[in-house]
Amino acid sequence: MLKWSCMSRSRPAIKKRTRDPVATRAQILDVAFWEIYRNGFHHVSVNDIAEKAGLTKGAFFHHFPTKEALGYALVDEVLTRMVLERWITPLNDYENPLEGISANLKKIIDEMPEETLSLGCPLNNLVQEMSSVDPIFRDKLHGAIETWIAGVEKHLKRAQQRGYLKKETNARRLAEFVVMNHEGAFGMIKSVRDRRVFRSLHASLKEYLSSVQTA
Amino acid sequence: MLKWSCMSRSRPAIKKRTRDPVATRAQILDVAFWEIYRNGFHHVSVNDIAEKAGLTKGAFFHHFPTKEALGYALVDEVLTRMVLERWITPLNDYENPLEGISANLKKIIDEMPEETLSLGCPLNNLVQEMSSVDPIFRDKLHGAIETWIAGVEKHLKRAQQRGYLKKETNARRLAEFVVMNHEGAFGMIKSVRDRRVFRSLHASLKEYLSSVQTA
DNA sequence: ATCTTAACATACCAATTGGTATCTTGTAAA
DNA sequence: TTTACAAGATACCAATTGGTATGTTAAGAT
Repeated sequence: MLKWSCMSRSRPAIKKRTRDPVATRAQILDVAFWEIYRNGFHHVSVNDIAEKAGLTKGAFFHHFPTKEALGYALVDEVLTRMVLERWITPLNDYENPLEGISANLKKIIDEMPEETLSLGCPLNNLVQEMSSVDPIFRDKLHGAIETWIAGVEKHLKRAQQRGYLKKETNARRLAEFVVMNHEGAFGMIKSVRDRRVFRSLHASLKEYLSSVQTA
Repeated sequence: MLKWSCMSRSRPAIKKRTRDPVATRAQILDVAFWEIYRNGFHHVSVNDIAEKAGLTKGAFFHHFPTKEALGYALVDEVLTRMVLERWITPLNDYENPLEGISANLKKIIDEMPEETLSLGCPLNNLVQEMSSVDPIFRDKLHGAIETWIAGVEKHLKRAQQRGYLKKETNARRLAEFVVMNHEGAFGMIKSVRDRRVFRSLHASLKEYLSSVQTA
């Protein structure tokens, strides 16, 4: 199973305790993440989550007042951090952020197993399913997207300072475009299910990025 | 309410008939389209659809054997045609297809009412919700996407023949990129809900298209 | 050692779901 | 005018849903 490093699934557990509310909550979020990632929010029942987390429904509702509350926590605590870890933090390793964006995307594509590939992007999935149906979900998901865009923008400005990106380029606009490309690519792969299309989209984005790069 | 011209909603009805199975079926598909567009497939019950179509559940199941069958018919009969009408056919009116792609997208964005804007793209919504959950849905949705890509590719080749697009550009790859940009933009707007972002994404795509255009 | 509280389990509930069995009735063909 | 069948209505069903009320027990504080 793919590791999303930001998830502290079943932490080392120095002492084996029969009751560990912090670990239990994390476990619920972990199970919920995968179930919802695979099947969508509505397709997953509280029973499913509780069962696969080795708990009863009563325990679940002790940690989360409603099913929606779990979804909100998932966005706030898991997805937002995941965005940072997958798409923003790695850019620090690149002297040239434009190259970093392209290389990081390629790396993710190449390393992602076939099954996970066809599941798309956890964040985008939730956006499409929940945004127009629940305003609280939308706000929180919007927050995660905004974090993503802002993070990219920050690195694009760094690129401008270091002379990799044309000064006249609107960093915010480009950041929006980059994020949209990521989500669009992951969205399309869900129906197409062909890694080549993913590479094709990556190539196009790379080409675009080099067109705004300083000669 | 926005008109999706491909939908034959409540046709002229020369003679007022109390029973008109063709119209009834179309009515069901029409209602189902909007309900599913607004709320997602799982969020809509057969009861909802039947009721809003002025029918009983029994009547619904007379026309469609299962709820899934309705969804399949929706993709095959409604969404695929919609894609052609909205994104492919209009390109015929443009001497330069590259300009057509950009102008058509802009036109759609400008004409789309605020409410509909935040609902995203009907096809993309369904892709994200159903593709990884139901293989038949995925195949049919994939078919619709493929129709879209192939349509754009055809026009891009026309652009190459007429000298608007560089000969060395891979038309298929560019078509995939264009479609992905459309779906990505509509997907992102669902959470962001800001027409400016839409215009920003459109501007970026336009810029990209002009970068592959012959001087 | 006891007490208290939170962590979890058990057992239930009303509402909703997709689906079916069975009925009435409109309508086109004969 | 009759007839045959499809179009649609009515009434029901088992399964599942999110959620609750109430029980039990582990474990840190005193």
